[in-house]
Amino acid sequence: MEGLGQDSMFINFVGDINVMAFPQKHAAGPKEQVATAPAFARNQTRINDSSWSRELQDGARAEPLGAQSLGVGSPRCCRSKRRRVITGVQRQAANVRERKRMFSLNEAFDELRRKVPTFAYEKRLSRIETLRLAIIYISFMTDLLEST
DNA sequence: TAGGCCATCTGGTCCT
DNA sequence: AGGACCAGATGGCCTA
Repeated sequence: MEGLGQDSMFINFVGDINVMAFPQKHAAGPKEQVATAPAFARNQTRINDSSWSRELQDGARAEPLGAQSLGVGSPRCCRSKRRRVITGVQRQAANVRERKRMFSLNEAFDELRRKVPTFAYEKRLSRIETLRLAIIYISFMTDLLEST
């Protein structure tokens, strides 16, 4: 049967990608370091730092938006020095939004982990491992489709 | 103890 | 103006 052949191919594939380069890490499952919030406490003092919302440095002036149309990833040296002054309340609100954003990102990673075949280890894949494994898996399935 | 991974904060930039 | 996105910095936790 062709299905059997594909099954064995799949098993070999999963075996290969698991053997590839995944050391036995995270054997204890996802770690729980939420709620410790040391960084939060550490940085709280900066909210009230007088230099936190300081004016432009070295006399640098804000430029029109059109003059700063530099793509993401362009050298930091060439970017404008436009500084956006926000209050401590706004900073904390931005931090909350960022935490939520990262939380949803991690949810997406968890969902991707469930889609990617792994059975050789029970360890939790790291984010970079999940991405690389997904790339390999998609390539494998694409090749499989094209060969049938 | 070093290195990997991660959570969080932060400031810059983009976009609405 | 403000939210979303991004990348750098920092420090904690865990494993080899």
